[in-house]
Amino acid sequence: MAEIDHIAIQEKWQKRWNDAKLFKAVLDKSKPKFYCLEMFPYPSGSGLHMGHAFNYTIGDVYSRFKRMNGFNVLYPMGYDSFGLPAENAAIKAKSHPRKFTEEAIQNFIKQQKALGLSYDWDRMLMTHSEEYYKWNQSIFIKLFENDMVYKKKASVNWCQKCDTVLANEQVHDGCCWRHPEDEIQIRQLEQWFIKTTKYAEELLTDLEKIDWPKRIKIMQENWISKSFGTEIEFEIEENTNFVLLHGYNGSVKKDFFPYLKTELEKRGKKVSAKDLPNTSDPNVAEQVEFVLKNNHFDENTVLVGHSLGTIISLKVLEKIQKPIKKLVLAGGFLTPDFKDNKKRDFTDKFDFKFDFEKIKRNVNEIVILSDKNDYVIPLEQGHKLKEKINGDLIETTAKIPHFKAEHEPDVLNACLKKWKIFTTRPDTIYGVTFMVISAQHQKLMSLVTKEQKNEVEEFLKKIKSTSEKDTEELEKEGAFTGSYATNPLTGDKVPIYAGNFVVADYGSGMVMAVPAHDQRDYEFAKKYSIPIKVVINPNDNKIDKNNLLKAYIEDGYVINSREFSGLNNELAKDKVTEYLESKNLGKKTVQYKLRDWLISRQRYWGTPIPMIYCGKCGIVAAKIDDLPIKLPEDIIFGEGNPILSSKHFLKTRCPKCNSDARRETDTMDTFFDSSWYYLRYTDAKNQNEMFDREQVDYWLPVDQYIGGAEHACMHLVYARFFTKALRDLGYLSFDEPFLKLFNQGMLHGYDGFVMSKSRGNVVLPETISEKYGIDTARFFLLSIASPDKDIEWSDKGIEGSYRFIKSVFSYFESVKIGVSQKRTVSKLNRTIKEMTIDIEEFKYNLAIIKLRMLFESLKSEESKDSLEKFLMLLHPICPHITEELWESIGNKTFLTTTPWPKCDESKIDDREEFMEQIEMTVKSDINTVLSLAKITEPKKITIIISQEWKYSFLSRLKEKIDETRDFRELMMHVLLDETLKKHAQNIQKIIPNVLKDPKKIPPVMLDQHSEKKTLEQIKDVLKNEFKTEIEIVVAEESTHAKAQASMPSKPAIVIE
RNA sequence: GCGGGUGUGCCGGAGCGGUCAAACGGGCUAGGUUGAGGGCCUAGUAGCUUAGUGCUUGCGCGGGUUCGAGUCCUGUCACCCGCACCA
Repeated sequence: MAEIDHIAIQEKWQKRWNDAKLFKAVLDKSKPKFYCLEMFPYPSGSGLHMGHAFNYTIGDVYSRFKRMNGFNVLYPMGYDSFGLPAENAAIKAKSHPRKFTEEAIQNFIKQQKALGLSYDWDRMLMTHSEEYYKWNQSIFIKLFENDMVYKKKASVNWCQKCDTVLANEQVHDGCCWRHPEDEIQIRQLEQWFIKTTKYAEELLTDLEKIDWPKRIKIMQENWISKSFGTEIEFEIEENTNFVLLHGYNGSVKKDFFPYLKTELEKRGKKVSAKDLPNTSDPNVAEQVEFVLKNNHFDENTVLVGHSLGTIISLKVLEKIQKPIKKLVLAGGFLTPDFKDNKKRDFTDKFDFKFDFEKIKRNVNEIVILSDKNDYVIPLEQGHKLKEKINGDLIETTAKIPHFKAEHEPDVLNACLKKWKIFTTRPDTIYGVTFMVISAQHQKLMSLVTKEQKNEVEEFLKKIKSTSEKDTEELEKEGAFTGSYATNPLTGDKVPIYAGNFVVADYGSGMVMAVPAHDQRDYEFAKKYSIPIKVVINPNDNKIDKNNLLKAYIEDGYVINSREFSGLNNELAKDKVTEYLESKNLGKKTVQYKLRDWLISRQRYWGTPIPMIYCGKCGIVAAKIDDLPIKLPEDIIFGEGNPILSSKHFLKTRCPKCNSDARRETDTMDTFFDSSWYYLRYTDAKNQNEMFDREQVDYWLPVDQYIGGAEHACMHLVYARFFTKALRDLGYLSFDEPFLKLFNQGMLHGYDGFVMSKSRGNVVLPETISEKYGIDTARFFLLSIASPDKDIEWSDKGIEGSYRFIKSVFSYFESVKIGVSQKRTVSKLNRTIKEMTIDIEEFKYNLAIIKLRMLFESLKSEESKDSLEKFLMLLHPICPHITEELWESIGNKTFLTTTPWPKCDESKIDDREEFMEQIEMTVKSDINTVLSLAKITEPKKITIIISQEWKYSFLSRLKEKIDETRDFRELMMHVLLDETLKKHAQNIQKIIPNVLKDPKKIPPVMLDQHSEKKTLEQIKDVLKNEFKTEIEIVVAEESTHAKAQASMPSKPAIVIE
């Protein structure tokens, strides 16, 4: 047989496909569309190896299959080309990441094209191109404008190797996902976040809508992790003194001041409330001076201003030297235009310019109260204030507006320190004996008293030095903060500890600790000798309340809990919550583990975040018209963020007021780029828009997404979030981007490890392609196992596949085109039917097995139709050689564009195929006997068959059932039948079931009425084969000696 | 600890509750073909048995459901993956 010139065949067909633009996807509403997408690769410098080939082959087979099935297929490829490796390589080589990236991409494209992948290359995109990242910036601004982006100081994850912060999703096991050996550090930094949490609920519930592998769904579910519970407000005891400032024309003897003063004093607070001078004709300077002179301001001071008092208090804060504890603004305003648009006569007397930066510096905490019903000061003023001084805004609805009501619990609450905690066990609230705040909490220090400062700081130092990684074995540790909280139901004061086992950004970062009923709290309480109070009793009463050995976390009934005592604890959860709600002390709530997405990165090779810092206007988004904000080229790689080294990038003008301003220098997490690339493919060349709506509406959502499972909680969450956010911004009209997801396995090298350049166990497609042809490699990779499993490369294995490919070739060289036998046609149609399902379900390995079996049964003469259908079936897997063979049997068209064969059920003939099976068995048996007896020229062959041969008794029973459905008559038949007789007892039990549902009996070979008849039919074949006389005899039960012990299951053969 | 998955020959892997478990591939052994090797072809590859068309065992282990279980249920063990102090 002539050698196959694989390279020539591959190049020939790749060129022809390309010239004919067979894979170009065009919007065509007359056809059903199919969007098949692979996760686009990061173009690493080391190029493609067999592992990549495996991944892409999975999608290519699917796309080709779908195309042949009449779908208008979109199958694109692009490159996730921003990212750290290129930047690091550039630093090493003192070059530019662009150079590395673009070379790598060119290399990728060349290699991918050589694999014969049927991509529509016209849609190729690269995320590092300005044309692409311009839209990243545009989306970012849209999100910002819609309150989906914010900047905040937080405890963030820092990877030293990456030299940047990371999102929560990108930290695995306390380490960076790219550097599993490198522990991340916690740093307090101000960073950009995207409000993914806004969609937490939808991200969770919509998992139902999509057909994804179960484990991926579960991983996302765990990641979002919803839990139901109760939010309860605990008041924090503080050593505070209050200064109250009243409003215009007011007095501290009026309105809510007397109430507030009494309530505060009731709680042991010092309250200084002195009437401001000249309140009907105020003078700011005079009043400020008065306040400063008559009151003492220190770190324990809470300044409360009402109405006009808010202005005075802001002015006071501009003047003082040391920061105070807290500022409460009850009905504050910033500009003199009021709700009814009437200027008050006093407003001219005020200077409405504030030094907000200084104010912020001089106070640790700001609370702004705004009254929705206020006719004096509208809500917008509250919001404006909030924006300027970055305080917490509380919207209230008082019975009488403008905080004049006698009783103003909201103002009192704002003055006091309250902490809402989240618990899933409100039923144990009577067992709270202490509180624990996270050691990483931003506001921890505000709870620490002077006396405890040293101890807490010691503790913080200690836990910083312990490893993040093995938190599980970490002993629960903490330090007393010096502060106390009041249990809202019992009124008990309990100590607040800082603890290492509380997560800062889940719930409120503080927990109520019930040592009797929570293991962690229990361990902590034991260590620090904190009392343990049992409030849940097991139903069997088996609990030693004085000597708990561990926390009792099971269900039971409530004790020691006043009116709730005696309730089942599940019921108590509801009752306690209801009670708290009625007292305005808490409410039912849900919590998610999902955090907002931290997207700032302090690195160069990414999309610049399009924000601008203006001294006057604050943080401002760049103008859409100014996009793209290009990455500067005049940069020096070295210490820190390279963008800072650019001379002109930093300086800009404020888009609002045109004064000098500074650009944001952080770039975006590259997961931002990959969160919407599947949309861009639909219209990848569009210069004016992110994409054309009609294109996206036609192609999306992605019908089949293919990629690795490592992105379960990263890319796949972000992309789902993006889809929902863009939908709500009006860009999309669907909820989920990827309807179906397939996780491919990984290819391992000879050494059993995942194939990778760095491990040095790669097999290159080029090498294999030259020797065996890329089709052989595809065939082999897909035949090993189901493509969702990890597989191992084997040189021997590909030899086996090559044998098949070669024999297909040589078969086509010698086959006579004529007529196909009935049984071949039957087998062909069966294969079509089964393979169609197998490929549809990604069971490529099974499809290949069936194809091999079909090939085995092909005869030296077959019809052109049969041969063509065989090629069609093989085509998605081995596209090049099948095209070649397709041409060789006289076709001028492309096999690629030929419709997938349809199964003709009527041609499937179980009996015909079964006969073949018998024929083969009998032939093989005869051959065995011949060789054992060393007979070369048999004179006569006698085949002795038993009654039972090839019968299951059920099949026989089915025959009888077809004759009669009467139980008694049936049993008569059974007893008269040699075969069934033995099973009579069983049959007696089965019959009722079978009569109910005859399907219980498998349909297989039911029509094998008589083995004799069957064998008679193949007698001629055997005669021909062995060139001798054939006799078929049915054995008498009694004469068949061996059969008496047990019935033979195969025919006996006697040769003379 | 929690959640998910997987356990079938020498290996990768098939096996709708019912044909004859181990298809198909790889490996290995023997024979044939060939100057040798390779390639190709044929047969064998759980145990017992002189041999068989015979017998026994057999789908991680133990129970159960069923006339019938590799397949369904349950418990258990082992391995793999994911999450991990989330109150």
